Amino acid sequence: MTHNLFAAMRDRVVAALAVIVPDLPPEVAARVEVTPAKDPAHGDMATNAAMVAAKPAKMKPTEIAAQLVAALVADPDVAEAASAGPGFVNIRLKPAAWQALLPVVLGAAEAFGQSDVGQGTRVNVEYVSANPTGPLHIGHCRGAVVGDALANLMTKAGFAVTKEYYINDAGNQIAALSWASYWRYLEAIGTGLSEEAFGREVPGGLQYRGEYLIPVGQALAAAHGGALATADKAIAAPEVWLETVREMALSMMLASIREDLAVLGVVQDVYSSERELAAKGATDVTIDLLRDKGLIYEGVLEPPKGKTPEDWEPREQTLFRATQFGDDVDRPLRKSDGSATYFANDIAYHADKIGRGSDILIDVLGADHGGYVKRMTSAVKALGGQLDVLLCQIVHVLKDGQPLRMSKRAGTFITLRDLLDEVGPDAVRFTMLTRKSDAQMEFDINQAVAQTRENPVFYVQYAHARCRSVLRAAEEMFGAGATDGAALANGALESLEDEAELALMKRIASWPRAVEGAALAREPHRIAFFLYDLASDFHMLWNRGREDAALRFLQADRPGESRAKVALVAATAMVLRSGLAVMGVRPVEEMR
RNA sequence: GGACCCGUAGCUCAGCUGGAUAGAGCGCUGCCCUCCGAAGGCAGAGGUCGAAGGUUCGAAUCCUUUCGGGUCCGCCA
Repeated sequence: MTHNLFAAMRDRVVAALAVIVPDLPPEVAARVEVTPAKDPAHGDMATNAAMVAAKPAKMKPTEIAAQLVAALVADPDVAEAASAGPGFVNIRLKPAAWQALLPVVLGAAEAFGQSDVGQGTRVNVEYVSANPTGPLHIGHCRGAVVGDALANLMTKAGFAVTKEYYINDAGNQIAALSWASYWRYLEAIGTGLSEEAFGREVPGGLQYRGEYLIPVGQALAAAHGGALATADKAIAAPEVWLETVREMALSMMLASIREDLAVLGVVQDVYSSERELAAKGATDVTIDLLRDKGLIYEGVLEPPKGKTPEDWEPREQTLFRATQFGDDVDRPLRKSDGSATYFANDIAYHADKIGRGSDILIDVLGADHGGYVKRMTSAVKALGGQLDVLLCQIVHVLKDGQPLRMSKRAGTFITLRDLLDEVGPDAVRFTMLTRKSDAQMEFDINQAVAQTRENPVFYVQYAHARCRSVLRAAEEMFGAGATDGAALANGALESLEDEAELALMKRIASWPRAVEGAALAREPHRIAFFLYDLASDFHMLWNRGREDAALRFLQADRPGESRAKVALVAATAMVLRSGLAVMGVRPVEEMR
């Protein structure tokens, strides 16, 4: 018994088709699909096989369909098959075929829905990768959730997934962080210097004025006393303090980021440091590698069209032939002073990921990195790898109907922690996954905490809680062990034949299909919608029991029927749980 | 000037890689608790899928053009 009834039926359809059209090309057979019927009136499943095969077979679709129907009605699982429309074949399974899935679900438990479409392909999903210069904010949150769920999803679909975070701990912004932290240090040891006076001494001016660096200054003061300043507590030469301050600031920022992520339920496998990579000379090695492929040249770029910067002047730089791989212009790898660009370092980083053994690289980035996608995919292609980029569009946060605007400069941005404190990690994660990632979304705080159907988090959790409630009641009514998977799996199930019960079983049966489809499309949000539909089927059945006593899950005088219904409830709870697990949302046992 | 993303019910959004009569929630109109949690369910109204061409047995989905909204655009990371 397979876990995926749709895949099983597809195999049978293809086999039948091969008899009807003996020399069917494999690429045509590959296009055959068996999908859930959109309209239950059509049946349970539909296949496009006849239409796909018509042209190569030089037959009419309806003719092939008629022969397919003849072959399929002989299948013991098939109740009826019929040709329809331009050449669809609709299939209705016997209730027994759906019922037989329940023992499989209960036996497989969380493993139900797992797939091997990934074939162990090694995938590296990189997400969050926020600069360690301050706390995570709303903008990072969506990428964190989407990346994490995608990684879980692909794992379930049979990919070998590594979750990774790239730490941008080199470059100008870290110098700026160090200066800002140094200011908080001077503040902590008590100096007469004003912020303005200090700012004048900082190359490029003082940035990162947020209060979150105060603890860094205090920690430095506690660890080093006045040793990082001059005798009169003024600014010392950078050689005296820069490295010490930088290390403290970086480690504290990173620790706080990881702490926030942990609250969100995100724990990554690998944290890669840009600085460590640069220290190994990885960038030079990578540039040489590209040069050997003839993809590097010294040249001068055209000024950007539209708005030309005032101080534009043509300069010769080391350029990568990104245009050969679909990018719009060639991209600089070295600045005119010979130092490496961020892009060059990032290529080296992606080369490193490939070198560590990844067949597919996936970067989950924010919408503001849109302009970066082509050049990076080009570079990875040049290195012989594959990079897919998921761009997460902007999230607008609403509270009480009003947009919460964030201003980084004023230090009034909404931190991830603020959001988590307000709505909790489960609602944050679920809600962030209720939109496809390349569409902008509104995050309505009031809706995310609402205890009504308009809140999908609640609705799905409620379905699970109701399942658990029934299972608890079943143990009370029929004794401990009444809800054991093995006991349920061995019972008779043919009493499950009401439309609402069948609808629920069919939804459960399509879970493996949903996992595969979502994983291959890299669309974790589909899991949220699947669970919503599953919850809806369950709530419907629950309410049917109010009108029709025969549909109540627990009936003391009918233990056999009750056991079958409990098996269905247990299977529903199981799929809800494993779907929530993919999303990183904890199921609840009861609502309160 | 260019690149990328999005235009689907009054509002917020799905639409399973091209399939049949385009779906859900909110809002609106009516129903359903002596009964496993009504924090739920059922029914109704509401659409030229931004627009125009094209591709084919078949388009919300793919291509071209166009109009709106968003993001971004030399050696910043």
